[in-house]
Order: sequence, then structure tokens, then C-alpha cells
Amino acid sequence: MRRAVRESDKAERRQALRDVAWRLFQERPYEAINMQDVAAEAGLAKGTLYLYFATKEELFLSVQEQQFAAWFDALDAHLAGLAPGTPPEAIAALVADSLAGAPALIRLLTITHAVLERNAGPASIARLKGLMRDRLLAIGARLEVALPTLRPGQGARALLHGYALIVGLHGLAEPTPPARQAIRDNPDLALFAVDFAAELQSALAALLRGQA
Amino acid sequence: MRRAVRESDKAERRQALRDVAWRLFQERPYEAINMQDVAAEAGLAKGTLYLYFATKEELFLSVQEQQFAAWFDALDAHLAGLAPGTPPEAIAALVADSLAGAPALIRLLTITHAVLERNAGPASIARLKGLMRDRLLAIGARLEVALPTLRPGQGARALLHGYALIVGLHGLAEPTPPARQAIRDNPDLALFAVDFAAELQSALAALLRGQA
Amino acid sequence: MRRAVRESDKAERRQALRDVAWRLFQERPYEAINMQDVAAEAGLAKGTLYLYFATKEELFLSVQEQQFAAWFDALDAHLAGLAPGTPPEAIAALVADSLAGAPALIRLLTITHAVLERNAGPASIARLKGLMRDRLLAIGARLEVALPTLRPGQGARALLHGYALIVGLHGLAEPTPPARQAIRDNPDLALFAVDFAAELQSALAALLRGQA
Amino acid sequence: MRRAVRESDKAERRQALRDVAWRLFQERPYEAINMQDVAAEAGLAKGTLYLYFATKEELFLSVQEQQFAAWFDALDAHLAGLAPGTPPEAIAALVADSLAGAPALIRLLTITHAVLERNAGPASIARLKGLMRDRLLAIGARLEVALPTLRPGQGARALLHGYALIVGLHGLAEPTPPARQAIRDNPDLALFAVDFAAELQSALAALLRGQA
DNA sequence: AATGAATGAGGATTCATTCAT
DNA sequence: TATGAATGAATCCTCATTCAT
Repeated sequence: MRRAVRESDKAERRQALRDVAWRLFQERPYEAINMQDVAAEAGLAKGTLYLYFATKEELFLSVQEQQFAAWFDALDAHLAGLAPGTPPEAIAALVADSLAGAPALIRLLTITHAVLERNAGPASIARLKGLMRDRLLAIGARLEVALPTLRPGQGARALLHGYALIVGLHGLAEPTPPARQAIRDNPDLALFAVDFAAELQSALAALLRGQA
Repeated sequence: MRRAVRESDKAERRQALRDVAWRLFQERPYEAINMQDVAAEAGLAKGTLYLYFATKEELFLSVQEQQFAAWFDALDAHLAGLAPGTPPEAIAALVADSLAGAPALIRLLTITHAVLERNAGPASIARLKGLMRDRLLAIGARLEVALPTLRPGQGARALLHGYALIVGLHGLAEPTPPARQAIRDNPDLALFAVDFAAELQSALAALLRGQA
Repeated sequence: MRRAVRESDKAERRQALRDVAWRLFQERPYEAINMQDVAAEAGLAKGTLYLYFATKEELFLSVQEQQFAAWFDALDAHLAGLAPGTPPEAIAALVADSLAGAPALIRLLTITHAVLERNAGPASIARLKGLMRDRLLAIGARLEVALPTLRPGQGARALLHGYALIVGLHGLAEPTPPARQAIRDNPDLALFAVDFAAELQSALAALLRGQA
Repeated sequence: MRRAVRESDKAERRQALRDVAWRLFQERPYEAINMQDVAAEAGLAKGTLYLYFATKEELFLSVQEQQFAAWFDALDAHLAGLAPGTPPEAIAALVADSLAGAPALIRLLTITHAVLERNAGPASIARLKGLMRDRLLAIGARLEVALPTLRPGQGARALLHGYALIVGLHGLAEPTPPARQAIRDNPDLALFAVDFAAELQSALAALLRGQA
């Protein structure tokens, strides 16, 4: 491995590590990923990985930051052109669609609170939350344009509620194997056979309509 | 320990174990509770506990079933008398209030998907989900009475969305120690200093209004 | 492995584990012994070992207790028949000889303070110290018989000083490989080429003479 | 950092490093000190530190050399004026007092054999031992003047035994936290509640009396 | 039915040291 | 001479679960 001496080399290396972590996370659950693997896949020694990320949680927080930003960007682009008066349903559909293709991102969100934020430094957490804040405000503003009935500041809050909805819905929409079987075997439980995108869209639409 | 021979003795013992587990869960996080302690506090040996609950997760799923039922009962009683035309805000307030006093129950909900349903039998999961279904439908029906604009079947779905909201909001409203510090130290992040009850009420109200 | 159900079975198992630990300790340094090896050599699983000894340090504290007791017994037998008026040199020689054949025991003593007593429960430490106290007092009494000039109570204290001497002398008498080489290569350092038994005898004799 | 080109610059730098190491050692245990900190506190990079000291152990061996020399000097000054016929008790008191104010030095002595001499070059060890030899002989000679009954050469040997005593007594006089608790909780163990200075003085006096 | 002895998987992290720059 | 990026060894203990008694 060439030594990363310049600041830009180091940034590259951090990026490479994030990429590896993200790739592994798409393949397997968080607990099944160990730091040894991440380092090895990046062609580095374990100790070196720790030069770039202080803990496993910080690494994945950083991954989240990046993936989240990418998703926000995409969403932002979609929302950019919305004319005032766009129906809430259309907006909800946009959001739901943009998430439909990113199941791993949602999985990452669901471990943020219970796992990542337990063993990361306040600085890293603040960084991620700062990013989220900026984006929520920006996209919230777009929402307020599209839905003129939304009062100023309500856009970001609606998004925060949407965020909670996404996380909570994931647990219903992605049942564990035994839960899946339970649902399959009991027709009565059809209520819980939730289609993530559809349900999210419906709930989000309601949220937006109600918020307005 | 007297042998639990009759079916009723066994049921009592199961109940005693649930009670112990619930008490411990109110005192400490799930990971900090071990089966040894549960058994010992109930005056039983570890192996005996396993005669009553096949896994730690099944035990807590059973605890959840019970606590959930109790909470549903209380909520049901509150909603029972609602006249048609009750404003969604009032209903949201009722729900939020009924949860405000039960933080442990919410904590239990948040580990259902990520933890409990990973190592429990489909039968136990089906039991819990069956209970939920019944209650969701019953309370959903009450909602439909109170909010006549709600179409048939929409009540239960609104509740399902509310459930997701509760779970997701918990992660925002109960920051981990480093997250708490991050929020405290960065005034910019005030957006994330969420008051659970207030935020839930607001979001639920929007959901109900929008759903209708 | 047969289950150790009766108390006597368990005592046997504890003993077997102590035996294994002691054997390994005679072969290699403390740091080179791991709990996995101890368990495996005793035909048990690692976890089972922890049912019998809470930490590695407790295990070796228990080993020390036993080996120490054995050494004390041997010494006691030697000292038992000493007539009043035995010269201090003879007594010192007895002690030095009894230790000469037990280099591992001395090595064990030297890690007691720096290692074992750092991660063991007060109860285990108290047990060992209690044993030592009893023996020091008993043998101290014998010393007082053999050396009538010793005032009551001085016997045990002399032994305590002797204990310190033993531990301290070990560091000089058993040089590490590089220290050995340094001494070998520099004739000037002959002063530090210490013969443990001889030096201990000489110092102990002086101590006893001076104490009297 | 200015480059240390001249020999005197390098000596200064070595000294600065020793000073930092000694300061840190007075604050915390050896294991809690890392080379990174030593270098940083001296305003150097880690790698630079290794230009001056080949290993962590060599660094602390060098620290010991210096501190030891200082202590010897002080002791030597105290002993210089002793008239023939000084009682052994007075000499022992001098030694014990001179050590009483230097607990870190004793701590450093106790890790010499078990730690420092395990990973240092024979040359460094020889240097330290050479220093010790010179001082032991010099002070030994003074002892022989003060205690005329001491045969030639016995002075240095008595000091060597004293050295062993100091190291061994330290383990008894500075119990670890659990050992301290064990002693506190069991009145029977009062025998082990040793006051370092007092016990050392008493034992040293006996040693000197007996050696004479 | 009750017991409790036995099992064994599972992994992040530190830090002395090296060596390319 | 100075730097600091890279390396990689090294390991104790917990606890859910099983199963012989």
C-alpha cells in the first residue's frame, strides 16, 4: 500500500474504506461485518483502519452520512421542479419511490439510534445531524413551496415525522424470517403484510395532507 | 420450589416469570438482563425457565403481549366514549398521553423487530401479531366512529402508521448519551431535541387529519 | 466429561484445574498461558473453567495458595525438631534449601502483587493472606523457640522480611536473557551474578542474627 | 522542531525525553504510558523518539539510571559524614527516609526485572548495572567505615540485600485495591498492613546488625 | 418437573515498532 | 534528522442454550 501522505490521499483512503463498508453492509447485516474484513477488503491492516475511523460505529456513521447525502440529493432534484399546488400524494410518491431502491439505506437508518449512536463521538454524531438538519431545512422549504398550505417551518417538521415513519415502517415491512413465516401461515395477519413503498406513500401522503 | 403439575400452576409460573422480566426491563436495558437473573429472581433455576419459555426473545415477546394488551385496554377505555366528530387532535392527545407514562413499553416495541422477532418461533410471533391485529381492528373501529370521515378499514391502517411513528420517533426523542451531548453542544441541532409526547401528538394528529 | 454434581466432584475438578495451571506455569511464563489452554488440558471447555475460577488471576491465586501451603508444610516439618539455640545460619540454610527446589513457586510469588492481586476478588486474596498469616505465625513461633533471643512476635515479622527478601532477590538471581548476557559480558558486573540459594541464606542469616 | 545536529543537542533531547517519561511515570503506571504521549509531550513525533531510545523499556531504563543516580547521590551525601561506630539503626533510618519521599522510584525498581530488562539491550542493562555497581561499592565502603565490624566487601553485599528488601517490601506495603480491601475487612490480616518506611527501617537495621 | 453443570461462539481495540518519505 | 502512516499480534470473558441427572 502506498502511504497516504497528502491530505487528499487520506481523504481518498477514508472514502475507499467507506465504500468497502457500504458494500459489505449491502451484502450482510451489520453484526456480521467485522473490522478485520473491512480492512482486508480495502487492502489495509486492521490497525490502519483505526487510523481513519475510531470505532466501527464511527465508520458506519460516516457511511450513513454519505449515503444519506446522496439520497437527499436525488430527492432534492426530484422535488426541485415541483410547482406550487402539487398534490401531497405526488410528493409522497416521489419520496417513497426514491427509497424503494435503497433498502440498505433504510436498514442503516434503523440501527442509527440503537447501535451507531451508542459508540461514536459526539462530534461525529453532530456532523451527521448537522447534515441532516441542513437537508431537512432545504427540502422542507421545497415542500413549503409545493404545498403552499404548509406554514413556514412545517416542512422540516413534516420531514422529521416522515423520517420516523420510514424507520418504524421498516420493522413492519421487512419481517424477520420467523415473522415472515408467521404472517404467511396465518391469513388473519394479512394486515401486517405491508408493502413498504405503498404503505409509506400512503402514510406520508396522509401526514402531508394533515400537516397542511 | 413446588412442582407445577396442574395447568394452572404452570400458567402462574409463566406469569411470575413475565412479571420478573418486565420488572427487570424497566430497570435496565434488554442486553443487561440475563436469563440467569430472571430465573433467580423468580426463585427458579435457569433450566426451569427454559421449560416455560424457549428463548429469551420468546420470554420478552410474551411480556410485550401482556403489556401491549394492557396498554390497548387502557386506550380502548379512553376511546370508548368518544362521540362522532371528535377532533383528531383530541384523539392524538389521548394516544400520546397514554404512552407518555409507559416509556419502557416503547423501548420494548423498538426491539421487537431488530431483536425479539429474530429468535422467536413463528407461533409466538403469530400470537402477538394476532393480538395486535384484534386490537388494531377494534380500536380502528372506534376511530372510525369518532372520525366519521375515515373510510371503513382506514382506522386500523391509521393505527398501524401510528405504530410506526411511535417506534421511529423514539429513536429521535431518546438520544443516546453522545447524541444528547451533540445536540446540547450544537444549538443548530435544536431541531432534533424532540419531546416525545408533544411530537407524537402533533404527528398523529396530522396523520389522522390526513387520513380522513 | 462426567458432570460434577456432588460437592466432592467439584472440589476434584477445581483441583484438576489447579494442577493443570501449575504444570503449565512450570513450563512457561504466566503471560504465555491462556485460559483456553488450561481448560483444554483439563478436558473442559473454556466456559466451564470459568464456573470454577472467576478470572485467570483467581485461578493462579488458588494455585499459589496450594503450593505455598505445601512449601510451608515442608518447611514446618524441617523446623519442627529444632532445639533452642540452633544457630541462625542453620535455619537460614533450611529455608534457602527448601526454596532452592521450587523456582516456579518463587516466580509465582513475584507476580502476586503486580498481577494476581490486581484482578482477583478481595475474598480470594483474603483467603490466601489468611493462610499465609496462619503459617507465618506458626513458623514464627517455631523460630522463637529455636532462637530464644527473638522476642515474642518477632518470629513472624522476621519471616515477613524474609518473604520480601525472597521476592526481591529473585529479580537479581534470575536475570532475564539480556541481563544475563550483560553480566556475562562485563566482568565488572560479577557482583550481580547472584546465586539465589547462597545469597538468600546469607541475607536471611543476617536478618535473623540482627533481629535477635 | 530544530534538528539536533551536534552531539550536545542530541544529549539535550535525550534528557528532555527522559524528563517527560519520568514526569508521566510519576502520574500514572507504566502500562498507562504510551510512546505516543511521551513523544508528543516532548514536542516530537513518535518516530523521532525511537531515534533516541530503541524501545520503551530502554527509555525507562535510562530514566531509572538517572533517578537512581540522584538518589544515590543524596544518600551518599547523608552517609558521608558518618563517624565510625554509628549505630545500624541510624543508618537504616537514613536509607528508609531517603526512600520515603521517592515512591515512584521504588515503583520503577519493581518493574526493572519483570518488565524493563525483558526488552532492552544488554548494553543498556550493563550501563545501568555498572552504575549501580559503582555506587554500591562506594556506599558500601562508607558503610564499612560507619560500621567497622563489617568486613571488607560486606558493605556492598549488605546494600544488595537491602535492595532486594526494598523491592520485595513494596509489594506488601502498597497493596492493590482489592488487596487493600481484603486487609481492611479482615482484622486478622493486620499483619499485612505494612508501613513501608517503618518496616524497611526495621528490616534494614536487622540486616546491618546481623551482617556485622 | 426441576436442576445446574457444561458448552463454545464471538471481536473490537491498543500500541510498540518499523520504515517510506 | 524528522515525520507519521502502516502494521498486526494478542485474548479474556459472557451468557444463551442444552442436557445429564
